[in-house]
Amino acid sequence: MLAAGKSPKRRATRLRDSERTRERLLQAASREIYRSGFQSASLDTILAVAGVTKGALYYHFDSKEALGYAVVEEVIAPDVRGKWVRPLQSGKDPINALIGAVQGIPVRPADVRGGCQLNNLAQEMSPLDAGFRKRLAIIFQAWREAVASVLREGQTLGSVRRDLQPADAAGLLIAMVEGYGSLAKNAQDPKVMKAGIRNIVDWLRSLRPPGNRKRV
Amino acid sequence: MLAAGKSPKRRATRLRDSERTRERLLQAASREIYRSGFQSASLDTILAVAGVTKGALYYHFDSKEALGYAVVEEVIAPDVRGKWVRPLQSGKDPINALIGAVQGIPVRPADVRGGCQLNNLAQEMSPLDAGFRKRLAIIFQAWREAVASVLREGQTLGSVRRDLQPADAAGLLIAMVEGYGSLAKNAQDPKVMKAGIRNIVDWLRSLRPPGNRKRV
DNA sequence: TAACATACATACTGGTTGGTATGTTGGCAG
DNA sequence: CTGCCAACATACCAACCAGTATGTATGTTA
Repeated sequence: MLAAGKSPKRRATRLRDSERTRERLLQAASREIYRSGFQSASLDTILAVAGVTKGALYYHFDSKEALGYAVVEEVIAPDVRGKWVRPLQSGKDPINALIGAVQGIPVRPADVRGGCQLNNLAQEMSPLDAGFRKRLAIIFQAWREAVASVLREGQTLGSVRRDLQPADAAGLLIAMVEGYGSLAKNAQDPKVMKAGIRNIVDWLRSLRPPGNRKRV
Repeated sequence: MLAAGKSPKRRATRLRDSERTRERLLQAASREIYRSGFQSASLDTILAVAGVTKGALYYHFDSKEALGYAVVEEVIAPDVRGKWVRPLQSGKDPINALIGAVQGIPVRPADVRGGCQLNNLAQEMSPLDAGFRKRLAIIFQAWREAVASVLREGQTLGSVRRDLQPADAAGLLIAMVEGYGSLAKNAQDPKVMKAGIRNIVDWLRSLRPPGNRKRV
């Protein structure tokens, strides 16, 4: 029916322009949601930041809600995957991989003051909107599963204590990360986050088997 | 100068009426802020819930902001004091007192779904408004100091390990509580919070000195 | 009882919100 | 050259927002 590759150059150019507009909207929305929350993020402000008009927005998205969902799926989810899922699948020593991920948490003032995108949105919208909650829960689930998975792997390799439930420990790690993120955001102070990271790393080290404290 | 007790009955009645209106406004505002956040909480909705009119609101408070500050100081702060500061000063075994406080965290579906008032507001407003941040930071500070204080006391009594920094451990405890609260709120599932409480309690038990696992 | 203050109630305003209806442009197939 | 459609741009809208201006009932004071 459809001849593939028919006049592909021009069409490709047009499509790329359109998708760049969409991408700019996503980035601007992400930034504004990060700054003031989803409900308080104004569409007009998002449009001004993105440098596009309302017509373009409503051509690409059905509603503010749909724009928000797209931010979750196309900005936040890949970010978490890049920082917490893929790095843990790199075959390194599990505990070291986890320590690396924790130490990779950004601690610049701007990051600390703004908090965690995922947590921010979940805190605000999970009780209010099932669409957000479902999409955000998927991300949390993937995060937790990635941590639990690498801990299980470590248990079979002998570099992680066997007397611990990987799923429980993964939940605790995430709770610590988000909890310290909250404290640091409230204090508006990177030192709080840095101290938290040290505590989490200490805890991670305690997950090694007793006779195996120094494995690279 | 001022004759005290002059026609006290009538004046007292008037005053009590007025303060009851103020109290109803605070409670309604607290509830609406809890439901939708400070920025998205509508004054008209708060007034409808409180059953008072705009004139009464602006007689008692200068602005929405002032109303929010009053909620922090007169609703949230006493709540935290009642749950985390006073119970820890009761002279019980420190670790047991902390375990009691953690197990006292409400896990009814409505509480879990709504999250922690203090954390909710801090997450939303700390980066946006210094007035909120200052008032909320005072509460966090008192909470942390109460926990650290009881841990120090336990160290001198010998019921808490000496190789731990009370301030650090207090921060970690609060991070865990808030972190699990966030996870449970996002999952909208009391089971997550219950599992978190178990993990926190286990961690608290590990703070006893090695030969002192069962005291009281 | 007259003057006055407290504690509201009512009606309104200018600005902002998400959303829509309609107009315009540029490439491209026929 | 013509018609057509994707990809916007512009102008507008009702609803809602925090805040205000003004009216009023109920005591208290002199």
